[in-house]
Amino acid sequence: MPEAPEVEAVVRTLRPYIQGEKISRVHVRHVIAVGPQTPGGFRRSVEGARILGVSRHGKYLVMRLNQGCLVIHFKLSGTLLWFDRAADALAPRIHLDVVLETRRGALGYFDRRHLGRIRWFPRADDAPGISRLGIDAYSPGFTPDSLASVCRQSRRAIKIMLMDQTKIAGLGNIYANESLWNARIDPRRRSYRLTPLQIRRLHKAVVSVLRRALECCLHPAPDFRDPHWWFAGLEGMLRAYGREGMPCARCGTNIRRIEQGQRSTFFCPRCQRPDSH
DNA sequence: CCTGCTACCTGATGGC
DNA sequence: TGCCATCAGGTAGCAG
Repeated sequence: MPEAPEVEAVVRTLRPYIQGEKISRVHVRHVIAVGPQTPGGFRRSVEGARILGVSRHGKYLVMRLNQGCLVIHFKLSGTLLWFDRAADALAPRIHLDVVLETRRGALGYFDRRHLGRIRWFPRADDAPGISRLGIDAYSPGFTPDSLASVCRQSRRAIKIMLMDQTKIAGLGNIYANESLWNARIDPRRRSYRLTPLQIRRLHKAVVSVLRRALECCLHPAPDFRDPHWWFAGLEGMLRAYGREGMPCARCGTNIRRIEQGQRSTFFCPRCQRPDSH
């Protein structure tokens, strides 16, 4: 569940299922999901703990326990499922990587690609990545000034910088592309070369794109009871991502795809130019 | 410190 | 049909 809007929607939807509940039993069905911690160590840390709160740090989901923290990173394909009866989560035909039982039911974690992780740490900041996160794109601290500050520090292409979680936390490939399209900025532009006007436009675009994305992710909200649930309807708001060869919604020029940092970048070669505004 | 690159996994898709 | 290449919403860890 890739970027911050998706994780935020999962956090909000998950809270009523598990907040305040005690994790009575833990089942690790696939060792890689908790790696490099061992299943035994994971189980000993988590079993019997009470979930005090659920929050999001960048793209990390954090469950604060009465003892330590459960930290989930979904990477590209991790997901959560809910079972009203724990026995259903443990049925042989259900492929889950980790199952957390509570009095009310069972929470299942699954990642078919096994890039994601669900791990226990004494504190959230002990999870690699979390302590180094930059300012969260959803936080009030994300302002035109803070964006200007991180832009000044980097000579990399602005698209790459936007995806750097140590600079700004929460944006991934989709919403970095969309933000730059909205702000009419060339993704290859070096960060420190953005003008104050471009910075203001980019800040506004990021805030707007993330707000709309969260709305999409919450309507409808994730249905953890549906084993095949996934975010739907996001495509409707996309103007650049995945639209190679399709006309730009502003000017009709075909959207182009290039490679930056081994990832695809989509942009309009006509309206996303340094001198186009 | 900054930057770029690769490894980590699995499945879907398209060309031949 | 089978096989191969390419692509996928991400990050950790390493080298320069």
